[in-house]
Amino acid sequence: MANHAKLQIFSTETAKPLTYFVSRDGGSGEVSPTTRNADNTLQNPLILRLSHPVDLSSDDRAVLQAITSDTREVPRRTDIIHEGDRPDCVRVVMEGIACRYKLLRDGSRQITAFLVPGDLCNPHITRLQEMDHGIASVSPCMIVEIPPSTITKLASRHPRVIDGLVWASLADESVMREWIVGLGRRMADRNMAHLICELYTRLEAVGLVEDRSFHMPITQNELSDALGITTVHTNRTMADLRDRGLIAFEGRWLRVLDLAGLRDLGQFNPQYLHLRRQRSGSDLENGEV
Amino acid sequence: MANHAKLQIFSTETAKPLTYFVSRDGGSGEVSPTTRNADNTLQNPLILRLSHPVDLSSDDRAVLQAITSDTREVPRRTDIIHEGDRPDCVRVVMEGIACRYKLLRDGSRQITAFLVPGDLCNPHITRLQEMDHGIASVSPCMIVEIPPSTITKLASRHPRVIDGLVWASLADESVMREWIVGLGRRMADRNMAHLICELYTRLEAVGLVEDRSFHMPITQNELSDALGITTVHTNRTMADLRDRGLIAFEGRWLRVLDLAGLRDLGQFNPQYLHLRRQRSGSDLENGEV
DNA sequence: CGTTATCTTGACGACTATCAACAGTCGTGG
DNA sequence: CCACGACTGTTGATAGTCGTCAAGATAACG
Repeated sequence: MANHAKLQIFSTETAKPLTYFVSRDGGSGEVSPTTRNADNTLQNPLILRLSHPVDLSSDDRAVLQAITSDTREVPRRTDIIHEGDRPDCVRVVMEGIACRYKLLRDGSRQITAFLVPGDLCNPHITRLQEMDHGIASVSPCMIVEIPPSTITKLASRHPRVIDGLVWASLADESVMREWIVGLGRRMADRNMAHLICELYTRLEAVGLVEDRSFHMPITQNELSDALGITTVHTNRTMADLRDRGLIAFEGRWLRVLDLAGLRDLGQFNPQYLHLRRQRSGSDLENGEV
Repeated sequence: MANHAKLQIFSTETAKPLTYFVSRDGGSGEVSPTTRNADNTLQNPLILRLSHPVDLSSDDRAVLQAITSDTREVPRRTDIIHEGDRPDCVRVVMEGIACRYKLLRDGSRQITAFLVPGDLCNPHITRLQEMDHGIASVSPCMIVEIPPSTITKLASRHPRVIDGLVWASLADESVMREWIVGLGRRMADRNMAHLICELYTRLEAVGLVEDRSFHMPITQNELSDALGITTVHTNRTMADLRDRGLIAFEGRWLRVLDLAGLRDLGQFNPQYLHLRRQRSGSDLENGEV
């Protein structure tokens, strides 16, 4: 916990060729991490994400599709937003996995959140303030940058989209609280089970779980920095989950063999993710949220 | 970390007479925890809090003073908002200390945040959704309840107040991230030092630190549930901080004897609290944020 | 003045860290 | 095509932080 000597600083220097979309890991090898519609067009993860909390009109969807069409590649392990930056655009992860992180003076790192497709890096559109943490890609990512002016237009013409964004922001906060609970009160195996359940559920919500397995580019080293343990302990804990028959790895794909068992171990209740819209009786009567 | 058998469930049954304002702890005994102006009128912590990020006009202040005048007493250790509630008002802590918490199935509890005067319990005014965690008083508290209609009016007539509330919400998020870092990567003594620095700085921002000491109603049991350790370890760690000459207790007041040393141990950098408005060169030129 | 909550201390054990070494995979370059 | 180096995953031995259990001391409260 104290001195993590070898630190892997994220650097834009370490750019590597983008091989992420080339299936190279046996198993579900042919499947691209990005979900496709029946007609083989790409599913838009932001639309999928926002469709859970709010009812998007076809117009809302069209606008979101247009806004997110201009994606930019970010190589693996590259800062998307540096700590101290004051970003002038709202950034959305469209493909790949990223993370929020903070570095400590002793060189250790703590990841405070994982970002999956459909997640916003800096959702606080009203105040583009200085970042108190960094955001970096874990796998190669596709991201879009939305200028504040576009958000302003959305606010007047597509209020439900804004509603969805606010809702997503609340969900992110809830996830942070759950991480606090996990780091404070769950043993390593339980917390790892919980984190896997979280990723599973969030990825499923944007159509990235197929046949109970999902692409898992997060290394044990990165997992350690998220779970607050060492890589050695991460390795042993993960071997434990495998030995118990809860999960299995097929190349870089993680398959959940026993979802009920994994949820039970992690005491995972998906409610905190706020994926579904809450409706009280009166809401249903009014028809409008 | 595993089985915390004895759990102290917050219950409204345990209501006790409000003796908080009766000074009963030697030392700075005569001082009420609430700061007073020179003319002995009460300082409004919400106004103090919001004054840091934004420039409030005297009109803004007057409105805030009016809105927060109707306070309600909450006894010690009483739920202010239950998990699962869908509160119909925004609640603000005006006096005392409260906490956000989650209970685990095994009976253990994790506190995810402390609320000090000027903090909002449920700042997400646009969406009054179901609470995914509980909020309870730690000490007796005075709180106000602001109906959504009032917030709506504020939005049109006092935009800077809303700006301040949003800013405060961002600061709360940042605090959560720092707790994740602390629970994941800081040893107990460092994390305790960090938490004390956090409370010190936040209380100072609303005028509740006098002569390097502040009212500390949080018990070691509650501290344990915040730091993710046992009460036994909390006790020993706290004794350690005392023995090192960093802090001292005078009744229920915590005096910081060596602020520099405490900050160094906890590697505390107050920047993440976003107490001060950030100004770039252009901001200063424009004069308007 | 007794009862309860809170704080304190000691002994022991469990979980996790640290240190070290090695195996497997992958991309690169000869 | 193979060798090399870098990264990632794996395993063993040992040490340290922290948890558990138990008991007592102190202080608050009716």
